[in-house]
Amino acid sequence: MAQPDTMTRILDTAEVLFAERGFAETSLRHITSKAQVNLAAVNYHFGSKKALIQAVFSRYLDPFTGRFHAALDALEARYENRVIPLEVLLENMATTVLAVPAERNSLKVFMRLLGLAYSQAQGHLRRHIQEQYGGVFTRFTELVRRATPDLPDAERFWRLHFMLGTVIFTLSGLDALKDIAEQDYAEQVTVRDLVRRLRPVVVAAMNAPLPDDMSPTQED
Amino acid sequence: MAQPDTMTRILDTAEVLFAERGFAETSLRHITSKAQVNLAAVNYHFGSKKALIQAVFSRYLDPFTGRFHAALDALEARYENRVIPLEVLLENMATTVLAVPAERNSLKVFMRLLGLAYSQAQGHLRRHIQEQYGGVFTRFTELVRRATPDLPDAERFWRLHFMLGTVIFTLSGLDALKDIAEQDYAEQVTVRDLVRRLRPVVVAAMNAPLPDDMSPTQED
DNA sequence: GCGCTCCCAAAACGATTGTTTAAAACACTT
DNA sequence: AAGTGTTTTAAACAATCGTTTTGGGAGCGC
Repeated sequence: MAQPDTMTRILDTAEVLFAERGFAETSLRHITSKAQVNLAAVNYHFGSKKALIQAVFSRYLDPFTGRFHAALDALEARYENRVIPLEVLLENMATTVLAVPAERNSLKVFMRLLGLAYSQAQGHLRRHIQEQYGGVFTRFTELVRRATPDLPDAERFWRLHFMLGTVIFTLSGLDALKDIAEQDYAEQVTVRDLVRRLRPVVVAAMNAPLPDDMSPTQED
Repeated sequence: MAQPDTMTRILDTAEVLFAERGFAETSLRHITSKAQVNLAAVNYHFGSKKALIQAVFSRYLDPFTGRFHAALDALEARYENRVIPLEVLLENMATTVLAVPAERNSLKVFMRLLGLAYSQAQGHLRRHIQEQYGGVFTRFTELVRRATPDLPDAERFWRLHFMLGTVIFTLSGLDALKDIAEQDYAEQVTVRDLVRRLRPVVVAAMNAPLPDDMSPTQED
């Protein structure tokens, strides 16, 4: 079995280590030694550590945006000008997210990286992601807007981010949560199992009644 | 105006920098220079950087657990042996969380630190938090269990963590989200406003219908 | 005075970090 | 087979990291 490309070996190793330990906590020496390439290979092929981080993300997000745009195209074609139901939109997004890393069986890594992109400051990363992949998200949220016409714009904005937090937080902290869950409930937890559990929760959250008017923190 | 204690100055500065940049990305030199104390002061007063991190968390979590236990005591006394409704439990938790950092007006920092505790690997931190403050959470979840008797144990466990993700993600990324929200909707966003929006969402999520059976997609 | 404890300050320590250099090895065309 | 451009290698670089050492001074009891 022939060894993969040097760049590929670096990317494969880097994404795993980044997902496990974060960016700053993962040294180039750790990556290169585990990938069995020379230390200088990272700077030679990618230019810098920052560029390597962005390359790791691009390898996930480029196929994702492609597939997601295609999926939304197909949906809009199927529904013509009718409103696409919220459940269908969410289902399609979930399917697309799940499809991307299926090739390398690394959904956990993908989610963990997304979580890191939010939690670790890394200004350059957030900028890179926003500029590169913001378009498909605004397209998605516009479709969600038409699917939930009764929701005020601000309310929908916040609820979408609530749910984004739910998904990213859960799937990115998966290992820690898995440990607790399997320790408490002696139950094997798979990612697909979690996605199944997430669906009704997200739908119910988006369709929740509007909040009451502000009230001083009342007991009772 | 008298300067605060050296230890207090270190803690005040460290918690802000940790929240902004993460643990590994924040050097002791950055902390000590901004706090206007000597570099060696951290190792002298706290012993190590790890211990400083834990001290930052303890300063938030110790008052929190105290108040939360007290609040649950009061609730159990008021409701005697009757079941405490889910809304009341959530409302009490929110109130307690909001009360802790009110003294320093640093809810954002508190939430961001909680998010980091989950996302950054930092094995020692998770262990420390689990061992030190796990008790009050198991007490809370037991009350939630009685408030949601129809929910399977595993389902409730996951939904609680879903909602934890919602809250921590939203409130810890608050600054970035606020910018987007106020830019798109020209609306002033306050923490209390967000908590008001969160309540119906969280309640609806916890009361969502149970998920369907696993669909026959392939496994990992 | 002395001894003792506590706190602070400057400097140095050894280790590790990302990056660069310069030469060797390779692949491929002519 | 020679030459050319690309890739790999080992070594060194400068910077930064957490930590330790050393010594000095402030306060207090005796």
